[in-house]
Formats: sequence, C-alpha cells, structure tokens
Amino acid sequence: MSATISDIARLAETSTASVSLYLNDRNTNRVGVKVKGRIDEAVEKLNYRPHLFARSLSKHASNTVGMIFPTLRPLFINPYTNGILAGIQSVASEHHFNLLFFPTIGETSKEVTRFQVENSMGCDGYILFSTRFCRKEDIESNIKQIKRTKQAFVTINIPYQEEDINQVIIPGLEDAYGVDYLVKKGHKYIMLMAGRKDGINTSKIVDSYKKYIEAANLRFKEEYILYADYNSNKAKQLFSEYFSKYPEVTAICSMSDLMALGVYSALYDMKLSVGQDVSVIGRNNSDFSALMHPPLTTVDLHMFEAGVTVQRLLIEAIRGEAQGKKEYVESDVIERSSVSTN
Amino acid sequence: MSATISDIARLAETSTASVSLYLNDRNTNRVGVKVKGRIDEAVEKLNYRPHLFARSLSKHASNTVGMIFPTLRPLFINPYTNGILAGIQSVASEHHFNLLFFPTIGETSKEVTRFQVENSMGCDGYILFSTRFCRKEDIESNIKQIKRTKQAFVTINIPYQEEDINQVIIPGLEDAYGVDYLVKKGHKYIMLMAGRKDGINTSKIVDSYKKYIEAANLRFKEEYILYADYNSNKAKQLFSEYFSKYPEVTAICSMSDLMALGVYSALYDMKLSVGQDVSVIGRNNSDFSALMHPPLTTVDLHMFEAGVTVQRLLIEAIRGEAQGKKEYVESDVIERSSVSTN
DNA sequence: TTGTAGGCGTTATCAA
DNA sequence: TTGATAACGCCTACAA
Repeated sequence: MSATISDIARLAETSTASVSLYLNDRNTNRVGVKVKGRIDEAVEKLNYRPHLFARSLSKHASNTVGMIFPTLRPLFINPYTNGILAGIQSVASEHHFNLLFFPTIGETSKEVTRFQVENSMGCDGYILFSTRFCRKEDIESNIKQIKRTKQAFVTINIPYQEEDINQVIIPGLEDAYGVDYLVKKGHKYIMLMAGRKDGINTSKIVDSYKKYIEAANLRFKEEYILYADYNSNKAKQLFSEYFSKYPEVTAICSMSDLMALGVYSALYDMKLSVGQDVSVIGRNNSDFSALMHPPLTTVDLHMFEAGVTVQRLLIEAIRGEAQGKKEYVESDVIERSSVSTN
Repeated sequence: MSATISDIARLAETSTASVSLYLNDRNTNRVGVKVKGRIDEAVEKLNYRPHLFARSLSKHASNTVGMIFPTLRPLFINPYTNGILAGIQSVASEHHFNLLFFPTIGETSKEVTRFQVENSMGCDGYILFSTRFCRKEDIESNIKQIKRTKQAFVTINIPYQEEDINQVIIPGLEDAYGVDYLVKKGHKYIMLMAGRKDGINTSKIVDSYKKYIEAANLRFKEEYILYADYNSNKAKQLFSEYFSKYPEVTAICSMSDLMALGVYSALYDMKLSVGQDVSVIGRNNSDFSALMHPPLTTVDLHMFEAGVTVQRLLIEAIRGEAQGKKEYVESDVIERSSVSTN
C-alpha cells in the first residue's frame, strides 16, 4: 500500500492538518519551518503522492473535465476530431485540468451517452462532443441527458440549438463555403462531394450548396451531389463515374481534403489536370494538402481554435459565468492552386 | 448539490447499505423486491448518479488508466501517436476502463513526467507514452520516476530496456526497414530522410541504415542522410538541394509518409517521375498515402495494434500477471507503386 | 503554530 | 433481508 497523509504525519511527528496545509501551500506560515523540513523528509522517504480522488472528494472539485463522446468507433482516429481535442487539451493543461475519457459502451449514440453521463459524476464540467455518428434525432436526446445532471457543460460539433446551452458552433461544418468560392471564380457547373447522406450536417450542407447555386442564378442539379462517406476511394470511384456523365462540370467542392485527394486521383487517371481542366476545393487544411499536386485550395475549419474555445467556455461555465452562451469559430479559405478562374 | 446515496436511502426508506448493494448488482437477493422498487423510484426522482471518485476511494480501484505523456506540445496532434491511442482506448473501453490525461506542465520531459506522476495517485495503472520530444537521457529518468510508485505500468514508444519493466516495443520505430527493401530491389545509392537529429530513435535508425547498406556491400555515405524533422516542407527543400548534388541516387527511404510527400513534390518540380526515375518508400501507411501519385509504398508500423497490445499488457500488469514482460509489434511493407526494381 | 475531529460519498463488515 | 458503522485518504473548521 502506498503512503497516506497520516503516514507522513506520523513519521514527521506532526498532524495530518499540518501536512495537508503545507503540501497545498509550501509558503504557508501556518506551519513551522522545522515541521516543514520533517514533512519534506517524510514525503521523500515514503515516496508520498496525494490521492487524486480523495482530494477531489474532499475539496468538492476534481479539476477534471469529463469527455462525453457519443460514438461507437474508437476515439482518436478522426483527424478532425483530434484537432479539436488538441485545442481542448492545450487550454485544459494551462488551467491544470485533467481530461477524462469514458468507455464507449452501447449500441446507439443514446446508449453510449447514457452510460457515460451516468458513470461520470464527480467531474467539474463536461464536454459533449458529438460525432458524425450522431443523427439529428440523437442530439436532442443527448443534450437532455446531460442537462439533467445540472452540471456545467459545453457542446461542440453540433448545429446551433435554440436551447440555452453553452455551445461552440463551427458554421463551416454546415456550410459548403467552397461552392461560394467557386461561384465567385466564375464556375457554373459545380459538383458537391458530400459525406454521409444521413450525417449530422449533410442536409444543411446540401441546403447551402443549393443556396449558393441559386443565388448566382445557376441551375441546381440533384445529380451533381455525390455522397462518398468521407472515404477517399469511394470519392475517387464516384467522381470518375459521374464526371464522365456530366462533362460540363468544371469544378468540384469536396467536404474533406481526403475526398479531394480521391478526386485528384480520378482526374489523374483521366489525364486531366487539376486547376487547369478542373478546379477542386477541399476542406480541413489537412497536413498533406499543401503538398499535393497542385497544392489544394481548401477551407480551414480551425479545429484547434475551436477546441481552445470549447475549453475556455467550459471553464467559464464551471465558474458559473456562462449560461446559454454561443461562441462561433469561423472558417476561411486557404488559397492555393487547385482552383482557376473560369 | 447532487443527490447522494444517503438521499436515496432516506427517500426509499432504507439504508445506504441496501442501496449500494442493489445499485452494484441489480440481481442481488440480499435486497427485497419492494425495497428495490423504492430505490429505483428514488434514483429516478432524484436523478442520482454514483460519485466516481467516492466509489474509487472506497473500492481501492478506479478503473482508470493514467496516461503519462512527457511532451511539451499539445496532445492529439500527432497521427502516429493518435493511432496508438485509438488502440488503447478501444481495449480500455471493452474492459470498462477510463482514460485520464494530465496537464503537460513543465519545461522538460523530466519535469512534465514528475508533475504527472506526482499528481496521478489513484489510477489502477499507468501508460508511459514517450514522444519524439524525449531524448535518450530522459527515458531512464522517466522510468525511474514511475517505477518508484510501485504501481502497474507499461511503456510504449521507447527502445528495448534491460530493466524488468513491461514494454510494448515497435522494432520498426528504430529501424530503416525501407532501406533493406530498396536494397533488395537492386538500388545501390539510397538516401535516408530521417527525422530529428537528436530524436529518440534517430541514431538507431541511422545505425540500421548503415547496417543494411554495408550488408549489401554498398558504400555508406554520411551525406546521404537528411534530417527533416518530420516536416514535409523541410523534406522537400532538403531533398531538392541534396538530390542535385548526388544525382547517382536512385532511391530514397523516408521515415514518414509526410516527408515522402515532400520528396514527391520536389521530384515533380524537377520533372522526374516517382517510381520510374526515382524510387520512394515512406513509413506509417497514412490515410493519404494510397492515393498519392503514384501510390506510395510504405512501411506500416501497425500503431493501432500497438495500442491494443499496450492496453492488454497493462490490464495483465494491473492483475499482477505481468512483470518485465516485453511484447513486440512487427511492421510490414505495403507494396504499392513508388518503388521500381533497379 | 499545531492538533482534533468531522465530513466528502462510497463500499464492506458484521450483527441483528 | 436489513441496517449500523467503520473504513477509504484528504481537507478544513475550530480549538488550543
């Protein structure tokens, strides 16, 4: 068994109170210098480490953020998600917060959320981190569950909700900005490479695609929308197939850089040149996008910044200084050379 | 304040003992049916959630894995690291383990480790996850610190250590397998694109490069080794510069796919064809590597599998069934079309 | 400046 | 079947 504060007190011939006092504030003057010395010795000798959970229990604060992750797949596999996590961890670290990830147990988003919420009492605050796996109908259920706890929480990765919950919103998630960009570059026949047909943001993306097309007095064509499930191979295959059907298309807006890579590959096989013959815009500003040939013009969603914003907002919420607060993280276009003026 | 077990007991007109008993085993026959019913009602009504930390304290087990991460940069930004984390989380989840990440506080690897070890008492076991940021001299210090706690732990991402610690070892991390592959394909002048000159594995990689070169009776040339810090732009620039100096080179082994992408880009600018004029092999089997042009032949380190192995070994260690155990995760070459026979 | 004692929310022992 | 009650390790009045 590891040493406890009483062991230290005994060895240092003092009380647990003094030990606790000193260990929590080395500069306290409520403990004498000689006693301090003896405590130091004892700590060193017994290799004492304060018990995280005992301390949390006693202080009514754990300095821990609970990560509610309604997903069935393992965490940490999605670069987009990881970007946000990096931002969260960065700020959490500055403020001495731990990050606690729970098992993803259950068959549905709802079940996973329930399990995690029920088994996470004791954290100072929670981040409800939705994923592509969530359907629209899941979201409300998840929010309701976490709301019942009456503890501080922030949502990320879901569209604006009317409810008075703290949210970090990334408008670029639900918008095909790239289409607007292509329109402004003079393109008239623009394909959309979307993700999962039933995905959390897909219908809004399609709406915005339509909006941009119609605002420019162009013709909206359902057939120009391809759903490749964020899979680059599928994107390649779908694009090959449909591009030969619709040779009038001069540009394609992809909702991920990886799918854009699939498009590049398809065009390469067709001996067409990206940028010159066909314009392509991606999304995410992935590490590889700058070195593709030609370098990919892409929409940067600023995931890291979003993560930073989430954790900052959560800290406010924990302090009771935020409720129903909505923060927006804007996206922008990184112009490289895969798009030409038409 | 949230409801506690006593609140439940009071409302259900029973004792905390019965509540605890029932809540931890719905099928227990040490609690009467009627009492069970009343407890259910009370739990529902008061929206009770058991306190994670109180439970851990009492049970002498937290079902939590502490992640010791000696790094200065934010976590979750390195795809390689994230692959391992995904494997860890996947197994942890199956076994109902939480993952706890601590702040990365300190100026050096040693300081960060110290902070995390000192402030993490209470976890059932620990994973010491070294990063590129660790120098060789840091590793021993970090191990010593975590060893002092006498708790179960497993190391990942460091070379084999003589000590009787549990380790998951990825030989491919310290080996330039790609060079061997290129040699066998008949190449005689092979460049090595390495990472950081002072990196944890770099010197071993260089040794293995030399070993493969000399085993094939080829001439080892210091100048063929480039250090691009795992940065694709730097790789591009360095390669451009040195390849024109040493035009006899027919193949390059890159220690990451991203750096290989830099090489592709450089060759493209030189109007040379990858695969035909110059062979390239990468490492990591990154998501984008299969769709590069030409598809990149690469060494797959099996990060996810490594993570799975780490967490499995840790669970053994927690049960007291593993000490000084070394597990190996082997790599293999994914053959695509960026390497030709010379 | 130091020490005593009660409480944080659980679980577990033991007697009823 | 039930219910007191003593841990678990720490913090913090409060008293001395």
